[in-house]
Amino acid sequence: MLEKTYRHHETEARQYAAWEKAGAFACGRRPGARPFTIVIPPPNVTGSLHMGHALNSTLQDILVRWQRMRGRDVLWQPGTDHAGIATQMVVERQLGDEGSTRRDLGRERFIERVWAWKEESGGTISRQLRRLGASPDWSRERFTMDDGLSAAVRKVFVDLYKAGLIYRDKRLVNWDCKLHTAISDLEVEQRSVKGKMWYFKYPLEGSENKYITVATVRPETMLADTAVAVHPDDGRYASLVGKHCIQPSTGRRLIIVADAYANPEVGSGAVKITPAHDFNDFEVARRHGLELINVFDRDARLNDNAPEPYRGLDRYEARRRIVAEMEERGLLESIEEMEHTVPYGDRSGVAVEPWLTDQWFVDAAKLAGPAIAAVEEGRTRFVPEQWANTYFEWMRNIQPWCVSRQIWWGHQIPAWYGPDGHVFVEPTEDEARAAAEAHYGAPAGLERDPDVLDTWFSSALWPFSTLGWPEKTAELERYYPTDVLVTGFDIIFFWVARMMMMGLHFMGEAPFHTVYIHPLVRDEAGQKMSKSKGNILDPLEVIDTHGGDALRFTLTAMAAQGRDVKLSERRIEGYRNFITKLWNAARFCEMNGCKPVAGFDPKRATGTLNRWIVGEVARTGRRIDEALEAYRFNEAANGIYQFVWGTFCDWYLEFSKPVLGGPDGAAKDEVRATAAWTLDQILLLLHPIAPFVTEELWGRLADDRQTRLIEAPWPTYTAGHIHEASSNEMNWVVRLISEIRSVRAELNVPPAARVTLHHQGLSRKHRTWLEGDGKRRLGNAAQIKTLARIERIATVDGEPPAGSARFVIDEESFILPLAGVIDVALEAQRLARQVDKLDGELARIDSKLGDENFTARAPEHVVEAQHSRRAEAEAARAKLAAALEHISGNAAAGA
RNA sequence: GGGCGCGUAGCUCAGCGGGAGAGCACCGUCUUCACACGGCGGGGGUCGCUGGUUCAAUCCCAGCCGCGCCCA
Repeated sequence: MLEKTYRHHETEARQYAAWEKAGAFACGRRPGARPFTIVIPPPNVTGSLHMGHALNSTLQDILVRWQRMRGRDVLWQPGTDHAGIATQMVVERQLGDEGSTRRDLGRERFIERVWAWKEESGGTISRQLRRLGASPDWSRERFTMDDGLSAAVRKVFVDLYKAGLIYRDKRLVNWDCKLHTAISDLEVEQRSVKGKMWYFKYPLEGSENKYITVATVRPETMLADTAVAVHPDDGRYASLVGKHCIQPSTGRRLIIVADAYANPEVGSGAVKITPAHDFNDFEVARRHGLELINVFDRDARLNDNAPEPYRGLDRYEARRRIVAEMEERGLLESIEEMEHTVPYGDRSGVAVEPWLTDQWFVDAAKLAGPAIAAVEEGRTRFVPEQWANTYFEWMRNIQPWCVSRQIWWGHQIPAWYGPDGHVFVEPTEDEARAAAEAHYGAPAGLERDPDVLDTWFSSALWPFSTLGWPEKTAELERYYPTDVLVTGFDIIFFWVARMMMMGLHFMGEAPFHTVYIHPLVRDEAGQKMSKSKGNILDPLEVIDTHGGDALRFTLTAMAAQGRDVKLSERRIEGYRNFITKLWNAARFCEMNGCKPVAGFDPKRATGTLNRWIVGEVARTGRRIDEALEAYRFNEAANGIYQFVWGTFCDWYLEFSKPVLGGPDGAAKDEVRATAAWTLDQILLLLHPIAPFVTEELWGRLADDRQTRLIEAPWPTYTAGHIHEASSNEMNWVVRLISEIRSVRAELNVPPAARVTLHHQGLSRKHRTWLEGDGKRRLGNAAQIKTLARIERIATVDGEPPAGSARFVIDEESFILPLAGVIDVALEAQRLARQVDKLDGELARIDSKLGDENFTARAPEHVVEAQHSRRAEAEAARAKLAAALEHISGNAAAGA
């Protein structure tokens, strides 16, 4: 016997353990089946589950469970990435607490320490995904630093290097001067800050008291100026082009060049050029052959290229002193308050410096070509498709990808330098030695490049490195390319783009045919959830209080395409209630002996009620399949919600009560079997979204299940499941009951009062629907009596008794004789309201039908529909108006 | 500045060429033997504004207003 309420805590833990123990998540158990593969976008190993992960994983799990039930050989590949900088920071912080540093330990012992941390704490997010009910093949869990994946990284690096697609270059990179490493453009966050624009006068060479005014937001970089640029069309400065001015603090001669980069509208129109500390200036310098002077060290302190008084100063202190110096010398013209953007490291939180260093770069533009083509040609498709624009936009303007990082945790670059600096790029040290010996004609001392690769470099290989590449494994053969990548739009650049580039280059085939971009999860006010704002809804807390199914259902129901998910506690409660509702419906079935019947064929049900619900199941099942096929997760969730609550609980189970409470017999048996079958279909169809409660009920409602629900076959329905005549009949009965309830409520009929229902001029068909045909067919009188609190149903001729209420369905009159029970004036008001409403509708229809353009041009069925609507409204209006007149007369007579 | 998207019931959001919907909230009512995390009934919207296309526009197109995000 089911308990009175569903206890998610105990159930979820138990069911999950049972699935894992049974190996239900494992791939390869259906060798003959078509594979279906999803790789998880690998979460950061330092991470813990947030709502974004919860949504992302729920959607993947829905697809995976659905396809598994449909018979596909499913591989959902789990794992984490090693998050170079983030992980190193975590361990360095620990060392700091112990009063030590990574340099104290040395590289080797530090890396051992990181591994120890990973073994102990790196599994957090995997454990948390289990709480959510996620069903990836844990036996295949991978980590980007695993041996196999590391081998893949080395091979990719070497191959790309030898193909000329990776090279070493001295370029400006985003330098994080706290973490002391280069970072990629994508790890830089542009923040809008309040700052100042300083206008300085640079004396013109060879003329007393003549100046050119330059404007800057970064005075400290003035010490590295090597030119001043003006726009070629800017008449104000035309005569100065080619002349020189003097940088006051350094005394350096700066050439004045004409370059379209200078914007006449901004500042003074003349801009100082600092090629070693600004990306735009670097390009200007390249065009004009300017000198590059670097004045910062790795901490962004002034180095020996700066004038003596400034050396060793922090960049912000240097800024203050330079402004002061310029002011003292009378060269500070003015200061303007302004807002501008400053690049910050997303990990360190400090302003990033463009800094000139030697780094390794991937020629992303070359790799992007095939990746762009794959989407253009539809071999990979974005859902919703507008995200392809974002992808194209970024891919078509892609910059060289700086992949080297000056940290220790990560894949060390497989490059060795000979004594003369010659570089040997090989998968192993032995091969590098061999290459060096071949090159020098004798063994040579080699030194390995100390840098490691960007974490995303290894994540880019994830769809094939996890399958064993570069080995030619059976898994690689079977599961690549994968089917779908499910991710948020903020990650299109990180994962999608890079996986596409690497997958196409190394596998010759795009890594997935579909990229489903899901929304971002925000709080109820639409704010991005963040710790600092304190508006975080922790998925684990939500699971604790409301259950994993409630959280999953909420996220699914709200994951409409093209809109953010604004998550509120209230909404989660609502769906928690839905889970409880289902539990109680199952409890009702159990209490009434509705157990699955072996061999029961729903298509052969004979009772109208049963035929009807079978058809409703079939419609719901199709709706869910269509929704999931189109990645419209919210429609799938709403479809099953409406069916379970609005159809099965509200109507079918209520209709079944008179039968289940009545005498035993064939009719009762069929209701029991159909109710049990329907409940089973609900469990099947709901399982991908709410796996825990459905699996629990599946096990509890029958003793002889062939399989667990997770492995049960997904239901398919045919036209044979839908019985139109029964649908029409039950829809009519539902309308009749609703109308009676509505009239009763509006007229304040006491809920407990049982009244008579009279009908007038009922067609033979409807009469049969009410009373049956006296032989084989049953009518619905029992249901109507129970659900609408009706004592007796009878026909009436002529005028109904005084004090009656009247309503109309399909042009047929029903009368509730309520003399002494109702307030006649109230009924008159109600009727008047109804008549008014119908008058409005008639007016609208008449204006349409009176329009020749409409009748001539609209399709025939549309015009026809208006005619029948009009006839119906007209008939109902006539009957209600007559009733109104009658009751008003009585009221007047009575008064 | 470029791109994408959003403005529909008090709130959160579906719908997207021919009768305005859901959940929550609200009001009334019911402790009826599955469920008060419930039942039944109800109120509430010139579908941002202005034009255009169409027999017909919440839905398609253009412009405007407001908001959000991404990229410069």
